[in-house]
Amino acid sequence: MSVPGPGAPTARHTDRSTAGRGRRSGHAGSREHILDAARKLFAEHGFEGTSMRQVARAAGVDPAMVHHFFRGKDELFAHSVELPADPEHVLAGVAGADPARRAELIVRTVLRLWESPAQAGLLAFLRGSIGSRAKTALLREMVERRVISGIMASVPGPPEEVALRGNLMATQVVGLMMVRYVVRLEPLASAAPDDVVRLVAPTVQRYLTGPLP
Amino acid sequence: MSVPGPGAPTARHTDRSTAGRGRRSGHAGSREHILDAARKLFAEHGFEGTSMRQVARAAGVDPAMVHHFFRGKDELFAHSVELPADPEHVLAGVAGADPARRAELIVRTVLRLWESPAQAGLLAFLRGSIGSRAKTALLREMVERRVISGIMASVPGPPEEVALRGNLMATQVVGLMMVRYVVRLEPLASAAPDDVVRLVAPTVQRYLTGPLP
DNA sequence: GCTTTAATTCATCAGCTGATGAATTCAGCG
DNA sequence: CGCTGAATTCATCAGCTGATGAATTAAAGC
Repeated sequence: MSVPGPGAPTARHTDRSTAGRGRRSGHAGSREHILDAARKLFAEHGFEGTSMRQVARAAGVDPAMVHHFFRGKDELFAHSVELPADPEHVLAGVAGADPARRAELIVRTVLRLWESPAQAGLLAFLRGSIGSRAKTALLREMVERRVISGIMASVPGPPEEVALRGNLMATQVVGLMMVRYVVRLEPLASAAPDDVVRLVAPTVQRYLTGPLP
Repeated sequence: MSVPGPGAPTARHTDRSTAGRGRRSGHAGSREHILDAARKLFAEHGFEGTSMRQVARAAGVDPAMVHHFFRGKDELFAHSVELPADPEHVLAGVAGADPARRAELIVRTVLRLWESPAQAGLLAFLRGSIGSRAKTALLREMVERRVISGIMASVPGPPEEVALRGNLMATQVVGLMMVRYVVRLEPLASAAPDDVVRLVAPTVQRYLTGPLP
């Protein structure tokens, strides 16, 4: 008891082979374990509500490892919740589509993304971004310059009107994400993707190219 | 220097009369000052991102006062960001209105509430509620039982369909709040309330009583 | 005026936070 | 083999966190 030394493992960790310090023999996936744990925790408790030590514990890893791989909490956050696929790539098919039929494609793309394994990352990103005014400003930049501008490409009309249409489209799409994936109201949260598309795509299309009341 | 005692004020506070301990002579509004500061900070940095000491500092008050007036951080949060007016009261006029014309009233009510001094409290409530999964569950309860149920009162149709209509209505209203007041996309964030009503109320009305595609 | 009650501050607690530097062990390369 | 570099742990830091209990002062009730 009085001499802990490297010979007393004291099995604290949940899973991984616990044996004093030094490099582990087999697997090298600690970095990914940390990122997975961070994504999950950030998605559940937000940025401020998650501590490095919680992440380390959830990943079965010493807290110092987190600092070894990432310079600090901010960098960890950035690497773990960065948009799992950059908007340009996800929206690649949308920008080229006929504006008159673009809405369905947009809603389909959003649903596919949120039903994918990227969901945890997206939730973490949202929770983190809405958590504080400063982070919300970054979110606005990103949404404006990398998402909406792409979606609104080649939508006809004067710039001011197109910007407004983009905002209106955003209200419907953001509202859908919030209600279905964040707040999870029923029955919409459990509705089949095709039904969701059928129900909300017309609204999106109206905002994009229909007459504005 | 060596004997601080009650005779060395050391002027730390920003504003209020600083003079050792004991009850202050004139004003008694400390509780309100604390609540105001808390509302502001919670709205800006969320629940976890705000500390009791920050609140106390912003209110020009000793940290212990916060614990004197509120049992703990949770109670402080509850008292400072509780919905500035309970939904039943705010939506009083809506539930009785003709379902066929209810949308405009809903959007008007939402806009009036968010343009009012209640905005800081609402933002704090939103930031806090979205910040973690546990708090989001409480939000869902509240929205379902105290907001949507009131709005959907006497909307005709089978229950399952009415529930779905309520969800769809929520997507548009929540999306509007998020885009206009949280993320603040332009030009929608600066648009005149009447224009906003004109633009989105038709969608809300369609979800409430129009044909579902 | 005396007593009770509320408002205010101070000093302090244990616990967690993010972070750092050193020690140890393994993998890969020569 | 020996060396280098990366992975891993330990011990520790200063600082903040929420919280408590006692001391002090003013107001309110009698």
